[in-house]
Amino acid sequence: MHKTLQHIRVLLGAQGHFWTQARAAVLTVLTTHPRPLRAEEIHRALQNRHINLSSVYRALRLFETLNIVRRVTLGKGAPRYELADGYRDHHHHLVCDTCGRIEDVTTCPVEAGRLPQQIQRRTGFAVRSHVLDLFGLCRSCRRRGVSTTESG
Amino acid sequence: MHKTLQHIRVLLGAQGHFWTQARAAVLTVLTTHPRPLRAEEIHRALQNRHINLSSVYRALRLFETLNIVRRVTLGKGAPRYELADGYRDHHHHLVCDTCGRIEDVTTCPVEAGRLPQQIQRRTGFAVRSHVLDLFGLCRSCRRRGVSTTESG
DNA sequence: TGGCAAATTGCAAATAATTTGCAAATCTAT
DNA sequence: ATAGATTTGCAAATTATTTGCAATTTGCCA
Ligand SMILES: [Mn+2]
Ligand SMILES: [Mn+2]
Ligand SMILES: [Zn+2]
Ligand SMILES: [Zn+2]
Repeated sequence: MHKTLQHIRVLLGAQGHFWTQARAAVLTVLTTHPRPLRAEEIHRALQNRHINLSSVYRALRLFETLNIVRRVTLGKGAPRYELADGYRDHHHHLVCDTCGRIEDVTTCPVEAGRLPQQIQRRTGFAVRSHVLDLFGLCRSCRRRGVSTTESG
Repeated sequence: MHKTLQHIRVLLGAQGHFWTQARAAVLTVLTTHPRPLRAEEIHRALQNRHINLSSVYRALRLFETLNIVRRVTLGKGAPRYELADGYRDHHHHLVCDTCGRIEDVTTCPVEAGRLPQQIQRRTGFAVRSHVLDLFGLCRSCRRRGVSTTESG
């Protein structure tokens, strides 16, 4: 079993949660695919495993609570899920307004600029995490001269 | 009429859209209330005006397309809407994991760090806008020593 | 290696959030 | 004021997610 999965398995146990077929399967899909997936997509990836969509939702909800997975809402449609910081590299997203493609960026202007400390000092708010997504035109759409009315 | 509304009214006209009761009302609520509101909340604020919830959704959808309003998805529940950059100051959010309170911050590490230019140069992706939300504990929740298992 | 109690799952039905068809009402430009 | 195009209200339809409950799985320990 993957090191990350093993780690999560122990964490679940320590919190009194079971290591089940459904949960293991969902986590495997998430560690395998490198991009944020919708509940439906995760479920589809489980085709043969005979796991109900409800269980996918339940697993995701639990993982979100335990900070193992984070919900990402980009552009249109249902939210997506991906492994949270700590189970993969801290990163942000580049979302193309035209084709919807999602790329990752690992540069983080929040940490780099020490924004959390600055905010804590100035407002008393203790920042624990953040979400940063950048919208625009990906290289191929830009080349093609595509324009868009999309929000961002 | 508010300067911003007048401006938007002209914009709509130029694009072949009508300036209607429903649209004006929704915009008024958004310019009046300084925080991101749910479709339902906007509708409720229109109590007496006899405007259907469907029309609120339709207005929001149009405004989003025209970049007049942006959708903000913070924490649990339905998405919220607020005036987009250009119709109010560029800003980001501090969301308390415990009480759900939302504060604004106007410091922007993205612009400050010239991240858009850097990304464009390195990846070819042309950044046009971004969303940054910070999660953690607001001052009062921190004082009260509240803890949380919430994701962020 | 069972065997039991507690936790979890599948399934179907319930909710929540948002969208849509269409006739009536509203709006913009004569 | 009128005509034509757009928008609205309302009810019904969709889409996304949650929930109750009996059956099944899992963790623990004799
Ligand atoms: Mn990602
Ligand atoms: Mn805001
Ligand atoms: Zn970051
Ligand atoms: Zn910014």
